[in-house]
Amino acid sequence: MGETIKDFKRTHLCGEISKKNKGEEIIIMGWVQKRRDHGGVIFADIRDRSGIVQVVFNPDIGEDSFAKADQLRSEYVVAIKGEVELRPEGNINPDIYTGEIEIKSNELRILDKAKTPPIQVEDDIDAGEDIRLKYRYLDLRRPKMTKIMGLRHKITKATRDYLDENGFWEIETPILTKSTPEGARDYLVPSRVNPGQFFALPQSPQIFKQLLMVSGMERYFQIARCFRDEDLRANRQPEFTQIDMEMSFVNREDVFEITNGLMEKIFAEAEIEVPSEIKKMPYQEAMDRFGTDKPDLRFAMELKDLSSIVEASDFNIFSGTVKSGGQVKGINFKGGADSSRSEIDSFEEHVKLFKAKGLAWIALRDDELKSPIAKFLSEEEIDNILSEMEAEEGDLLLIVADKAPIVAAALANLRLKIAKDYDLIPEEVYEFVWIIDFPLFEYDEEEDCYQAKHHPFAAPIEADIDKLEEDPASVRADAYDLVLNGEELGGGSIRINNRPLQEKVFSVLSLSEEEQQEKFGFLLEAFDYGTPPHGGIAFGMDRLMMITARTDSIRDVIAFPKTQRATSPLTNAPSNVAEKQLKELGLSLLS
RNA sequence: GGAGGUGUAGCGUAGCGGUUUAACGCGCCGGCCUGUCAAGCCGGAGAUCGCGGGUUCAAAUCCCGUCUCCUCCGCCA
Repeated sequence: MGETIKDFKRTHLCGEISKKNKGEEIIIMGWVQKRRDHGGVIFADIRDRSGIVQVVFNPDIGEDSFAKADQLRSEYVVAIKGEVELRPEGNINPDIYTGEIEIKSNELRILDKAKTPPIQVEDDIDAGEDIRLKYRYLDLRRPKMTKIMGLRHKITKATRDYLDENGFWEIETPILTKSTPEGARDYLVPSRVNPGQFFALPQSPQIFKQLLMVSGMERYFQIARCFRDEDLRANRQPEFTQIDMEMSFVNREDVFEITNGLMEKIFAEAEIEVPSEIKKMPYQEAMDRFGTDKPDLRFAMELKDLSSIVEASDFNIFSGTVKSGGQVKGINFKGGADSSRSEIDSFEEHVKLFKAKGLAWIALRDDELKSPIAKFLSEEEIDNILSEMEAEEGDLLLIVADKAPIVAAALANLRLKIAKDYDLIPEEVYEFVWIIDFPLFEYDEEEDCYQAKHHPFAAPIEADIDKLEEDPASVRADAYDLVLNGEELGGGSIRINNRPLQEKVFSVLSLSEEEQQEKFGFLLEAFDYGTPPHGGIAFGMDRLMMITARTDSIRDVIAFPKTQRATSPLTNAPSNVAEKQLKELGLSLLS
């Protein structure tokens, strides 16, 4: 049993004490980071969430507290009373904020003892993620992690403050809601009161925020938890947080303006500057130049289209691909000509991950042209390729011929791999870009039908509305994504705000009238009662956090994340439930 | 669903068929030490080498299976 606080009241936070407090008698409370016992004098570093301060125990200052300090061990919880003093000459520690002072302790209370922790509470330790997650409460004590949680709070608060100042109301929407078969797999919750029926956890508050616009709330936001039962990735968790917002009586530019300001506030918390007007790039341009709708603009290595140069070539792999409607494109790995055969093989392996059949290459080395495909190409074709790709001595050209989506995916990902592997990405550079004019629909070859690229409520761009019926593929949506350094921060659109247009879009999506009624009848009905023009956007809070915290793992920015198998090593969720619980719900297990 | 990687004292790693009684660093325990802050010095405890099976005179080491965690593909309107 530890001692109680009794009459002690914490007066200072460890990390905030400085020489300004010299001579003050203070009380701190926190955890023992480290004890250094020198026999006649004992030092202890005391940590709270604000930082670390050194305490000195010495029989000359306090006999009792010196004797007690002998018992101190790592992670004991203590309250310490003492006087702030400047450290003796030559004993200043410049590595910590409180390094100029120390606390001479005349009273020590051990509030709780601690077992030796399974992972050390230090920034530099490199414990495996499984053990970190099992003992997450210890992992979170590490200053690095504590700091990220603090940053997350500040960013959440900055968001609330900014949106409040701009007339947004924070409104909660249901967690238990209706399953819709579109999009991701739903997490289902059985209804006890209605046996055999299920709620779904929201994949996003999309429909509710639109209903709030119909309700006249005009400006809504929510720091909303969303759930998608899909496989995890380094930047994907099954439950995640969105900064979700929606505005009435606005166009796209209004959304951009509000968002720009929000991003400035958020990134200011991490000392990252956001341009006062974020540039825009049409979707098609992003696909042409970078092969992806979330281009990383921190480095060049753009995709160049060689299709017209090689369409009549004797090299069948190229010309044949073009003739059958495909593309031949390449990227120029500047200075990559001295890549080894095995490096080039690894590039080829990489593009094959994205279904490319192969990777052609041309190296300009020692004033010579090295390439397994050169002998199939005419001199003119080669010259044209070199000039189109702005090739110089020392460059390595990497070329893929395939269907357009495969070429795009293969080269976009190869471009990223090379940039990462060869350190071509500058540190602390932040390239924001709006991707605009997305196609409204995407053709799904497997299902032989159109799917909404964004979601079925995105409005078509006005000029394209006429083409909805005869040429859906060419219709652009008034949708937009905000992209930073190759990461999609968020996306949104101006929504459809009238029933006939919404029904027309549903019909392009091959939703029968019955299906429309069954799935979205309540929304269509709502639209009948006077719906303002509206639009909005949602940001992935966890991805914003990854960037501002400068980490590669989403698990680092969530207090209690899930493993790749969507489990929690801390709580052992998910788990079996009692037969009685299943019975109440009218459920039985298949196996 | 698929591909790859990983697992050895509390933690991080080394060892990759036999002189290994499994090594090293951190941590832990005891002792000494009045100015350390990666304290130091001396001593000590702690590991059925993820689990199961196989090959072999001999397995942490090779093979097969299985599980964990991680990265990626599919999936994520």
